Amino acid sequence: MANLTIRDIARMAGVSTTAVSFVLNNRSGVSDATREKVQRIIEQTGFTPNVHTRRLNLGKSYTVQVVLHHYEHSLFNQFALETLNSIFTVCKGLGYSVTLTFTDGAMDCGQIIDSVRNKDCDGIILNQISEIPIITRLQKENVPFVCVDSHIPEELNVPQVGLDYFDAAYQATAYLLRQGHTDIGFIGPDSLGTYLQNTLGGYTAAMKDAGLTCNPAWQAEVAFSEESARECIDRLLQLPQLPTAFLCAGDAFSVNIIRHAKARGLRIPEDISIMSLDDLLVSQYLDPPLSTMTFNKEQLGEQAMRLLYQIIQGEPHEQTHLIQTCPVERGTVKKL
Amino acid sequence: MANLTIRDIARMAGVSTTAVSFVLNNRSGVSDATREKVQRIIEQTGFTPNVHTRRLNLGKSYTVQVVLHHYEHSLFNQFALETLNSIFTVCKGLGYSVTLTFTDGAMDCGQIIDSVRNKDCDGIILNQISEIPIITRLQKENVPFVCVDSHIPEELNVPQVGLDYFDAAYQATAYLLRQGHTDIGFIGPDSLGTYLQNTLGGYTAAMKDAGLTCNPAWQAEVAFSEESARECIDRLLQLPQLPTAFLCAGDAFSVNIIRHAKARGLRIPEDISIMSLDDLLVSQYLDPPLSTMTFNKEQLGEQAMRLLYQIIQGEPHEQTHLIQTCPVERGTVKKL
DNA sequence: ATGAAAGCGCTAACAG
DNA sequence: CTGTTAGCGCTTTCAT
Repeated sequence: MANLTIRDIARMAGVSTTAVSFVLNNRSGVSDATREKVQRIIEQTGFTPNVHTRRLNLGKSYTVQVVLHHYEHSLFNQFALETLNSIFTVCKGLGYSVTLTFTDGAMDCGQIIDSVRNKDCDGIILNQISEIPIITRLQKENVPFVCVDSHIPEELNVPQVGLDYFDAAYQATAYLLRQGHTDIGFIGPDSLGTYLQNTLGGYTAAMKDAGLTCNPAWQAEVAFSEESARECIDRLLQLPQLPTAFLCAGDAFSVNIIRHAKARGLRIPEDISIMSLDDLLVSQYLDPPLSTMTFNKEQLGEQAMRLLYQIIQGEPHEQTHLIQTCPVERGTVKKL
Repeated sequence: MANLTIRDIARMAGVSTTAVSFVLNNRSGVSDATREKVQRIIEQTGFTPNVHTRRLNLGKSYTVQVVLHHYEHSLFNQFALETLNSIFTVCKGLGYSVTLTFTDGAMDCGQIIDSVRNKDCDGIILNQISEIPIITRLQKENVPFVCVDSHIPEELNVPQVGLDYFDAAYQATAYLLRQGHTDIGFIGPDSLGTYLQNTLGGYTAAMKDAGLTCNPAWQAEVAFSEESARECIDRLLQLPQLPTAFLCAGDAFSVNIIRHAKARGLRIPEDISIMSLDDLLVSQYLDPPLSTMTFNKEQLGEQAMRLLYQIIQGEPHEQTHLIQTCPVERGTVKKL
């Protein structure tokens, strides 16, 4: 079972390597008799052509590299596995392989560019990576890439797929309104400008469309930490009056907000309702289970890979792909 | 910025391709003057050697393939991301790449064998894949592979790394005993023989060592489903007497068990204590947060990759690597 | 220390 | 339809 080559097969079948190559690549130009003869030998020997040779000849790797932002606390890369899985599924259909890379955020952009230059991959998918300098550098270097869940401003004209957070926030607010809430606060991120802008924008628009005004005292911006959630709750509790509900811009915030609200004696949803966005895996296991905006998790990776493929092929494509969300009613919103 | 080759660099530096190759591979046999000249050109041009050529010449891909079992419900692949990340970290140090593949369990073993044959990868890491026929086939075909978290019987003499479930169950039971519990039940899996055997074995041994007997009526075997958890709880509730605590063989079971116990009016830990194994991501977000056996999540991938590397290099190695766990006290065990 | 040249295994242009 | 042959870009042997 030494390593067979196309020459061995050719010799065994009594034909030229060209014939074998044509059979392997399912191309015309070989008589049926020859084709069958070759096929039989291939099956018998279990021969598989060396992939590196093929990639070298064709000048393509048929590989995409996925770069995952690795968070210390894995609550924040909940979609990563689903995204990887759907990227893989699309790749499989396209004859591509998936290679994986992690970064802590301070990523080495040069390595990515190199891996495209030296043909290690044909394109890149960046998951949850929001460093604008990196993105613009890749853009300048003409590297085929797509951003997923990255909150890049649309003006930068970067190929990206992500949730439609404006619409999600609008819908979530509308849901709270339908449940009879009119005093609605907003808890959003203290960073990621685009994310805040979209979610706050959707919330504000929904309130306005309902003829309601937003109370600035009921708006808070928090970090991805328990500490920050605790401070937020304590600050809110000092207000003369609380809203009946909060729209929370992400489940990763809600998890901590709810935990600390409960710790401070607030009952959810009796004292305060929470409507959220994202539908992380943990959300359904909270007590009460979190009402939030969910979406088809397969879409992130699927659309990203399809988009990247269009870019690699030089086909026309839309730069921004927004995925739609819809509310799941669980246990954190009380009907008034 | 057309694609440069080693010849271009050689020409620009006025030397042979051999010299460039030696410089690239940091080998002796080149004068300092030549070396510096070449290095300067490489830096100026940003040249990176084509990886496929190198892999073709050397007959190695410097790549490992990770096969992930994709569960419909992602609660069950909680360690996957951590494992991938630590595999990546080790690979990076070794100069290896990581490619990713998913399977629904009914996996195509032929493809894996092919990918080793056609040099697409030098070895395989199987994550949470327990199909014995597949494993033994790979063994026969002499494919370099390692199983992670797979519950393969040790007798099969398969290279694997996983948690020391016997010890984990023993320690968990010992912890319950220290908290004053003596009436302790056991909830384990209804499949995966080795897993049941180990966890039940550890529990039984700990009870025995404490001079206690196990009540068979307090032992239940459940599937990974809510339905199964509900049935289990309802069955237990019909007993004349419940134990004061249960050892649960995995957090994935505990999540559902606790949810349905609460739904049936059991207070945790007041009415019943739960001690578990695994420490999934969700476990800390349950209410009450789950007391369980935790471990260093980086070890699974790290040890798996190190083991695979030894196998690829033909170095001597241990077949079975067991990772130790330790208890985390959270909120589901009451001190009696 | 240096360079010419022979591969690595396959694809594809070309001539028959 | 078939086989010969020249690459793909790099490593490495072997003279020099």
